[in-house]
Amino acid sequence: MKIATWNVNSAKARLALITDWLRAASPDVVLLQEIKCETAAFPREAFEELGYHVAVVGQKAYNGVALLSKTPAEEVMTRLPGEEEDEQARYVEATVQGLRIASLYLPNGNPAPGDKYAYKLRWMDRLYAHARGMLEREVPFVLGGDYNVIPEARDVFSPAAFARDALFLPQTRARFRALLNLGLTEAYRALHDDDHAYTFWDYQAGSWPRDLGLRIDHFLLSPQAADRLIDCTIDRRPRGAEKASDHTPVVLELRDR
DNA sequence: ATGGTGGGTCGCCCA
Repeated sequence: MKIATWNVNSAKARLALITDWLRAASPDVVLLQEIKCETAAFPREAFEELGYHVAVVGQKAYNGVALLSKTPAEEVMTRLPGEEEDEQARYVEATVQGLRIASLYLPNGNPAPGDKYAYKLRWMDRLYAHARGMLEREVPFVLGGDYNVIPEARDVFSPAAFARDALFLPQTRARFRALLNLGLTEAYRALHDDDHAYTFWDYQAGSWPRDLGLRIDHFLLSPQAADRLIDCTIDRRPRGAEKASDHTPVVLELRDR
């Protein structure tokens, strides 16, 4: 089972790039973030034509996540529990072939400190509580998406430049570590020890040609999902395309049961 | 110290 995650920075602006990549990579499940459109405006037909079932949570202009699957997605959940007032479209989770899979778009949190950073930390606390609940029930799961978290210094081109950034602040990384310490496996880092394994490059200042990136798109696996881990790879190709997203896809491969 | 780029949407917000 091949699961891809990709922050596309607008589903509409990126539609041809996404569908071309899907035809070539052919993942069984695709987790999209920042679709930047309302649920009804999501170009679902383009994905259905490629054989995907489509679950979408959108909103006007900002955020928005989708989960595409070659087999039907069951028991679709459209929000992260724990804050009823939260209207932002950042989470969709469903069961695909017995595995609970989520597409998440964790808040950026800048500027920190401030309301946005407080929201980011609350969101991480909610994700922690939700993951812990699934672990207690022994639900096998995969949480994939744009975490807006730089886990370690080797995951950013300049740790000094990001010292006060919401993606790299100690409180942010502590919450990410707390997730791992529940017993989750961060798939890329469990298998690869390299630096420069970036998944995001800013549009500005020639970040892409200079390889000044961040590793902020991740897969976290429950123990049962980690038992099935074959590989996790970053496909840099789409970042070099014309009209690219600022993120590139990360691909997780799990053994079939 | 500032502005650099890009998307959504239509004056700015967000990243």
